[in-house]
Amino acid sequence: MGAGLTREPADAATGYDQVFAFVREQLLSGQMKAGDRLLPERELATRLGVSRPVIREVLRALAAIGVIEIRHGYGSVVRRPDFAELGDLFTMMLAQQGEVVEDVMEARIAIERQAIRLACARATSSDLAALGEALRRVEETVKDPQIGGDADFDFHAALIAAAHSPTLASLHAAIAVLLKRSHLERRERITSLDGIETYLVEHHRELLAAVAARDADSADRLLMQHFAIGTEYQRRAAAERDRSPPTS
Amino acid sequence: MGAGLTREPADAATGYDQVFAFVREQLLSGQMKAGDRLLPERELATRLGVSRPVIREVLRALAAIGVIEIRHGYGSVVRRPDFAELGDLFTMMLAQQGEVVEDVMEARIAIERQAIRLACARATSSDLAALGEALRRVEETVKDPQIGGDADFDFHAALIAAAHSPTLASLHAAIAVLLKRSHLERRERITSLDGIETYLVEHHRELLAAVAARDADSADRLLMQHFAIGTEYQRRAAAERDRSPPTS
DNA sequence: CTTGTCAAAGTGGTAATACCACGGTATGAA
DNA sequence: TTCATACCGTGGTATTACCACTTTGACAAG
Repeated sequence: MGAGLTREPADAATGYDQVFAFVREQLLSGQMKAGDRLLPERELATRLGVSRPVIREVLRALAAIGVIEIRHGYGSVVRRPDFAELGDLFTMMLAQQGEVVEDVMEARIAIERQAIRLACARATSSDLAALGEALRRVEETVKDPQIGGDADFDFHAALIAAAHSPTLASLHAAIAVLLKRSHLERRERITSLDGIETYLVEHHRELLAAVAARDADSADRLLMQHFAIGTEYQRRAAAERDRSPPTS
Repeated sequence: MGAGLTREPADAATGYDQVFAFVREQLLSGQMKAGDRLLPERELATRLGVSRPVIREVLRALAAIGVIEIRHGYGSVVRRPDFAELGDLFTMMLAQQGEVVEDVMEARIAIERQAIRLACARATSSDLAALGEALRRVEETVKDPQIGGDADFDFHAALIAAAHSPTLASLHAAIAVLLKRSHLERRERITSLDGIETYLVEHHRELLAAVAARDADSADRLLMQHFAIGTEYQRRAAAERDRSPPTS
């Protein structure tokens, strides 16, 4: 069966399949929403004409995919969808496909390029305030790769939130575990470059300025530079050196 | 609990939690791998000192997250991870967040733009052959929005496969259900435009040609036109009309 | 010897009944 | 009014019995 909440049951429907379909319909049709309590097991069993263990099997399945939460003595409650719940599963599944820490950059580039274009069109003043706060945290944590990597991730998550695209946000959340690891590794890799801290902070500031100016093309260009950040910084350092002859 | 195959069980462990942890450990440690059959329910119950219904609840949960497949009369088999299994779950979770059919275009644009750049660099001859075959199917199904929409989706999936990025591929698979719906709706929307069929097929052909030519900038430009396909075609039809006076 | 058929064994699917554990609410006493 | 306790409702589990499906082995026929 698998995570088949939106899939049709087999024609020779078992009791389990019929109950699953019933609950699924309630969820998809909007009759039940986050916070609502399902009918008690005994009542569901009576109403649906099955035994209570079958109900329990369905509820366990729904709980396993994060759709409900079973509370002993209280009942089963519909949960608000949380894409971060998928993160662990996603990470594990990807990990079984071989080395993906580098490849996750491709997904990051894809999502952020589109998100920043949307952010230039859609960002609200409170989105910009959130970005400003995230920038402040990037600045104050820039010396520490671990905390700084997390702050870096948060800045980019705020960018994606400013895009107001639920689909992009959900994809980003699904790969968040891998992205955080990627942010940390990139930070560790570039931390030894002279002057990188100032460059990092200024670059994030320029990204925020482009969004505030609603300049999608500049934002995109800056973002591409951002993804090449170690390479770019070394190129600029070399250019500065060529322009300033040695003073010794 | 949620999709917590990689998460620690609660300390006050129920029978269910203990059994779940036992099976989980077998899976994560590599003792059990895809294709392996779990012990029969009755034997698991005896060995773990719980009743059979508890075992069944655990197995249902594992099946719901796609980790195993329960086969009547045969036993429960460990499954190979399959991102398409996440698709239904993803779709359901997104659907609870309001209208996402239009918004899924943003994710599509993000993924495909990055994928086609990678495809220009990485596509093998067998990727190009697969794209050619997908193009042939687009051509032969172009008159039917339903089947044509599916063929259209398959062409774009072949593009993403040619990128050889597991992360992008998995994200695409996760939103495949929504994308197929989106492809169909777009097809239905433009199906009444005169000459659209030829235009559609030619446009897909040009996309394939750009990938074969390893021309990432052209590919990206063509792709952006592709996403605006209804608008673009109407603009060209108007330009043709302005250039050719009526013959009546 | 090979192939086909059928029955038995093993495995999952379900129902019914009983009882224990937890959480929330209502009632009574201070 | 506040606190403690009892009760009720809900989930967690065990046991027993029986049905449905799949596989394997034995036997018969060619």
